Amino acid sequence: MFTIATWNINSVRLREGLVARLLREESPDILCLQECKSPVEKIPMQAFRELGYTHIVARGQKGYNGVAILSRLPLEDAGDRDYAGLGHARHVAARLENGVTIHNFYVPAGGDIPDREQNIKFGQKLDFLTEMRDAFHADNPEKSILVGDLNIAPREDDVWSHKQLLKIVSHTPIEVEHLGAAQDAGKWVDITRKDIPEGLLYSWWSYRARDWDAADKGRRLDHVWATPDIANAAHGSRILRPVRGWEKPSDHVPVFATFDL
DNA sequence: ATGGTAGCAGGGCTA
Repeated sequence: MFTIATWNINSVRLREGLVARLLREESPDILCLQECKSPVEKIPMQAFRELGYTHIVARGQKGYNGVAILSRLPLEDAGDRDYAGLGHARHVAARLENGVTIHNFYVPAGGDIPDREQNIKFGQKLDFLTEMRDAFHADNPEKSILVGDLNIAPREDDVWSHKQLLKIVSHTPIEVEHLGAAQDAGKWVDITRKDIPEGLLYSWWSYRARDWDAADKGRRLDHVWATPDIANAAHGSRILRPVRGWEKPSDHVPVFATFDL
């Protein structure tokens, strides 16, 4: 049995202390980070190693993007892919000794205007998702877990107002359609919603709100998926809302799941 | 309708 968590940390160097706190207080076996905003060699690995997370697989670049997998369980680097040819550090994979593959994704946010003619970044986001679809269609993933900041809240109850967000990037029908196509191509099961099928569920609250907690205008952008052969081993999903209230927080909170494997 | 905050880098870009 192991517990896996995903967290967009918005700078792993600035928030090294918050990562250490989560590792100490919740002790996931595996923690997948996004938006590390650091070259791999500048990730504060020693601090994480001292807490028992001695197996680290990461991809990074200066200032933007960046993904890392910190693990107490042995794992090997299983490569990365430059989806949509952006040259960004937005994906890395690792394999556990039991044969389970972990994919850690940071899907592009996509800018503000939901139109690829007016906004190149929106087109790149759709292209990234289309290449995910094609890759999963070709690979037929098995014994795999996919986590990360997918930057899309697909369901009506994944946002504070479905109606008010229909034209807001992260919840537009075309994005939801593209994400669904990628999910279907890999037969991925949404583990968080398998465990918590009903009700509002958010993993992100904007920094721009005066009072994020009172306004509660959240979105579920961070996801844990698994292939059908291991999906029934998953349970105990949690979204750690209180982490948004920690000092100098990320705008995202960790999402957890446990697998009996 | 607009602007609101944050990180990196040390000006604007990205979110």
